Amino acid sequence: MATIKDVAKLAGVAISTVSYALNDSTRISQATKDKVLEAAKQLNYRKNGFASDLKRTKTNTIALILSDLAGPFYSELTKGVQEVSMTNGYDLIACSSQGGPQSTAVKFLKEKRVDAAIILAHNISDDIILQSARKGFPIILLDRQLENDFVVQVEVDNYQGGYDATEHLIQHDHKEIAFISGPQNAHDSEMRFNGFKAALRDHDLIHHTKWLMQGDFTREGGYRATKILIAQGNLPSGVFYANDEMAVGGLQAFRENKINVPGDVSIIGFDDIQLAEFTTPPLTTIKQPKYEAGALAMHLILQQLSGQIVNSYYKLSTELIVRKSVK
Amino acid sequence: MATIKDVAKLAGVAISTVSYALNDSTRISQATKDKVLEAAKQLNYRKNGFASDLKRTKTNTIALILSDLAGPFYSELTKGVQEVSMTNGYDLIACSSQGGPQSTAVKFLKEKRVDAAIILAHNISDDIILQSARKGFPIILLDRQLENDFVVQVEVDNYQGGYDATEHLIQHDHKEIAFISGPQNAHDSEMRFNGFKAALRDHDLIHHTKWLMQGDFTREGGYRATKILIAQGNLPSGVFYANDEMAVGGLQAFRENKINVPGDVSIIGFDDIQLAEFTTPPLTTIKQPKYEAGALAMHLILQQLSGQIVNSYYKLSTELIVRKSVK
DNA sequence: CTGTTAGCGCCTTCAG
DNA sequence: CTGAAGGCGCTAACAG
Repeated sequence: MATIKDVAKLAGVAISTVSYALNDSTRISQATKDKVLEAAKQLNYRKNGFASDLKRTKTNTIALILSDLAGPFYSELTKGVQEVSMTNGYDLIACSSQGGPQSTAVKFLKEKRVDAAIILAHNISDDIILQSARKGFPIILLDRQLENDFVVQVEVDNYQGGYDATEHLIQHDHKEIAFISGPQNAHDSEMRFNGFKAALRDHDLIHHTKWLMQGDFTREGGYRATKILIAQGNLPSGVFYANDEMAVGGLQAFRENKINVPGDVSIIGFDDIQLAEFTTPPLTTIKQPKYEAGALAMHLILQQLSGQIVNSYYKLSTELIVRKSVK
Repeated sequence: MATIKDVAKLAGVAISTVSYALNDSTRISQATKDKVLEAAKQLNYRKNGFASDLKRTKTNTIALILSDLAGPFYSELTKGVQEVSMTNGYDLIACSSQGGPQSTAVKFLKEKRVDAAIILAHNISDDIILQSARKGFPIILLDRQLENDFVVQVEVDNYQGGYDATEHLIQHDHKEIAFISGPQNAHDSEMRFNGFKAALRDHDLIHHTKWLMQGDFTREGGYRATKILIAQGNLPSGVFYANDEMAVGGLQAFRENKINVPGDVSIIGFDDIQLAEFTTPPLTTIKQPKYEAGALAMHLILQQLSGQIVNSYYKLSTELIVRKSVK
């Protein structure tokens, strides 16, 4: 691999001249530039990104940390992040936190490999984040609350969303409503549950614990929880799934038991994933402003990187998407 | 930001001792290690990843280059890549080639920022790849053919897949079959088309140019192409969409025109995306072994990185998934 | 077991 | 306009 030194030698100039020429400084004559460029091409010279980052002590790249690169859920969010970073000339890399403390994500967070990070990865512990938070290294948290001077949170209003979903069910005359939760400790699931309970309370309805099922945000989890619900006999008239994936699983469970949705039971989800409009029946759900969340996160990073102070908490609102799964 | 130097000073040892201690070398006594670790913690020391990469001249990370990080298509493939890289202790980052020559992907490819790359990004030109290909930098190409000593190709058998799809239609008594292609120059679309033509020929059927529509691999593209097909009057009895996304768009177009699938027209797609089993009717399609492709790509990289020679071309076979869109 | 030292490849003052 | 030189933070001989 040719280095800047080789180019200098071939072009017959000093190393610094090559550096200036390559970075298109005005202090170099066109003739010299041409000579240098020619030599560089001839040697198939590629600059070493690290060496230059090391010198400039900044990388111009932002990390988007996801719990699983293969997860289909993030595409809208990623788009928001991607577009803003691109138009501002920042590089973006995505990495996964699969593998816990050994994961690529943690490595990038801890070692000084990027200028900032956006985190949407429940499998990274608060601890790690706290350890990595430091002056001059903006971290945006999309999926949890965490008090620290150097992290800012962008949250979807899960509480209100949960409230709205539940109220929608109530307004359609459902009085007995089950809730299928996400995994334990999932902050967003909990907030949705709180909204659920509040809506029930405000309408003088009570919540039976037998209609609270633990899921895990996966399709299988929703399927399983629903099967249990069915096995219990005495179905509720409405079910609020803490996310759409689980609702899709639930739909399948109901279908297998010849229970008609929304004829026999109404269901509502959360997220508005792409699939939601294709299920049978199409899923009524709460839409998260994912693109906006991504774009906002990226904007906040840019502001911080340019030295501005930003608030430490932002809340985005949800929207009810009415389709056909509630009667 | 504290450096190794600061740690050394605080711990009262030499710089190299700190380095050894931090990398857990056996040559350092436990007592010294403890002292160093303590000092490091106190200063909230984080090693600078670049500096160390620069020194070792390797990064231990692989880039997965996608044309769009927000694309939903890659999840299976990514999973394959991710799992293999993780179990082998390599870091994986994904980056997008959106933005062409200025994109993050191109930067990573050209500058020496990763040890190897897997490319599935039609919007990166052959040129760039050729320029980046060099000894000691394995590149795996998933989406095109390109002759070079330093790149290896992993391809799905698009020809055979196209052949199988078409033959399936023919075996169900369809004689007039339309083909909706991908974007111009898309290598995979072209191969599928070749398979299509071959199947027709082998069954003594002829292919009318009026039943060849140009799409672009997007849902909208499929929708538009189908609308045109319908507007032409005189529908074919079968349509082969070069990918599932377009088939989903086509389904919508047919529905809007009250044309029943598969009653009035049979359709088949390619890819077997997640959505395919949820459409109405569920889509018959050709499944690509995406997970396998990803895992294979990663394995090939590992082999090359450890100095082994691998073949320069691998072909993976497809599978017909029969659902309900062909009668 | 620990310290000294010479770079990795690049950028950037500071003199010519 | 060009060249010499110092150093970014870290690793790995090599000496003690």
